[in-house]
Amino acid sequence: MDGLGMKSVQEQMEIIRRGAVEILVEAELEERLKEGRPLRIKAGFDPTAPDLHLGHTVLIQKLKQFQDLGHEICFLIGDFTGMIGDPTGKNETRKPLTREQVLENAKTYQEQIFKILDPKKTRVVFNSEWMSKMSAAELISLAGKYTVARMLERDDFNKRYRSRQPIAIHEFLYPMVQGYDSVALQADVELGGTDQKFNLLVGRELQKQDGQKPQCVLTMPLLEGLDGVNKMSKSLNNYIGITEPAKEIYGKVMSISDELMIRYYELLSDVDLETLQKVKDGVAGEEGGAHPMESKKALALELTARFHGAAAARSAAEEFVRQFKRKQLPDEIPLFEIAVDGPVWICRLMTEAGMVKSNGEARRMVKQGAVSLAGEKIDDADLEVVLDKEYIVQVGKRRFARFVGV
RNA sequence: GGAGGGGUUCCCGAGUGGCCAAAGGGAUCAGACUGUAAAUCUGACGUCGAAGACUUCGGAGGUUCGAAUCCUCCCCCCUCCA
Repeated sequence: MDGLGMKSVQEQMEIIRRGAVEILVEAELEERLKEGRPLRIKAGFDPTAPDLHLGHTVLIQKLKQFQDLGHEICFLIGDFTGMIGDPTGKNETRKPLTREQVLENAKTYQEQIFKILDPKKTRVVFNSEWMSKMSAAELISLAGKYTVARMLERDDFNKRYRSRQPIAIHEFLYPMVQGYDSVALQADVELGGTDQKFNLLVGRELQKQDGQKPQCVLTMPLLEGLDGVNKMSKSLNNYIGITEPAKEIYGKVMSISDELMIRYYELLSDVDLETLQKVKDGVAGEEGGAHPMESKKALALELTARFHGAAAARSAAEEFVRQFKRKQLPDEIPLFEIAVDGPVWICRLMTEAGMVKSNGEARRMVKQGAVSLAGEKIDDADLEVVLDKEYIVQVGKRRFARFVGV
C-alpha cells in the first residue's frame, strides 16, 4: 500500500466495475491503478439540462465512487460544445445558448451534483477555457486528426447518412472537441453513458496522437424509469427528480418493483457490495437475504436523505408508514375555504380542490368506493355536506383535502 | 416536378353514411389481493348535479333527415420515382 491509504487494486476494480456496462480497457485501468497515484477522472456534461433526475445521477454516483477511492474528479461542463449540441440525430439543430444561460445552467448543475460529490475534492472545468482560445488554424489541425469514414462509424451519424438525413459539418466537431478535452485535461479515465461510447473513444485516439497514454473509458447504463422498462425521462413521466419534495422521492422509490430496486441499488446506492448481495439474495428468496421491503425502505431513505438531508428523509419515511401502512392521515393536508350558503355537493368539493378533474370523475370515484368523508367511506354520489365544521375528504390512497365553510 | 399513403379521444390503433362518445392495446386512476410494492384480477377512463343532452375524429366549408365516414378547398406528416 502507498501513503495515500488507497484500497488495493483488486478492491478498487470491484467497486469500479459495479453497474458499469463496459470498461475499455480493463487491463490498462488496472495498470494505472497499480501506479498508486490518484487518477484523473473526467466526465463531461451538457450545460443544457440543469433539472436532473436520478437517471442523470448514475454517472455522478460512479464519480463519487472514484472520488471516495481517492481519485481526482474533473467535472467538465461543456459550455463550448454546448454551442454545437450533441448530434443525437433525433433533435434538430440546437439553438445556441447565450453565455448567461450557460452560466446559469452550470450553477444549477453544481448545486445539484454537490449533493453527491464533495465540492472540495471536485474540480469543475469549462471546456471553453481552452477551446475559445483555440485558433482557426489549430481547429483545422484538430479536424485533420480524424477521418470522415471513422466519423461515420458512429451509430447515429451512420444511420442518418444512410437514410439521407442531413448531417452538418460542425456536428463532426462535437466528438472532436470532446476528445480534445481529454487531451487538454490529460484524463486517465473518462466516464459516460453507453450512448457516449464513440465520443469517449475519440478521446483515446486523440490522446494517442498527442503522445499521451490513452484514457480508459467506462460506460454506465441508462437507468430505467419507474415503469422498469423505459429509460428514465421527463417526457415519459417515469422519473424521480432530485429537486422533488422528500415525500415524493420516498414514495416513488417505494413504488418500484423488487427487480428494479436491485438495479437502483446497484447504480444509485452507496451501500457496499456485501450489502448489495444481501439485497439481491433477499429478492431471490435465498437464505440470509434481507427482506425486500426493508431493503426498499432503506433505499428510499438513503436516496431521500441524499437530496434532502437525514431528518427530512426520516420524516418522509414516518409519513409514508402513517399514510399507507396504517392508512392514517398525512400531517399536512391542504385546506380549502368554501363560500357556502347551504349544503354543498360532495363532488363539487372534490372538483374545486383539484382532487379530481371533473364532477363526473368525482362521481365515479365515489361509486368505486374510493372516497371517504371524515374517515367514513361514502357511496352516495349525490351526498350534500353541510360545512358546519372542518371536513376531511380523501380520494384514493393519496389525495386529501380539508374543507371549511366561510 | 411525378405517383401513392396518411392525420381518430393522453399514446398506439380499428372504424368507409345511422347500431359511434367511437373496437382493441398501452398509459393512467380506483377497488381487491400484497410487503407500502411488483405481478394478477375487477372496474372506470369527453363534459354537464347523470336525465337527457351537449361537444369531439387535422382546419374551413358543403351534400344529407343523419357525417369520423361522401364532396370541395386548405394545413401538416410519410413512402416511392425523377
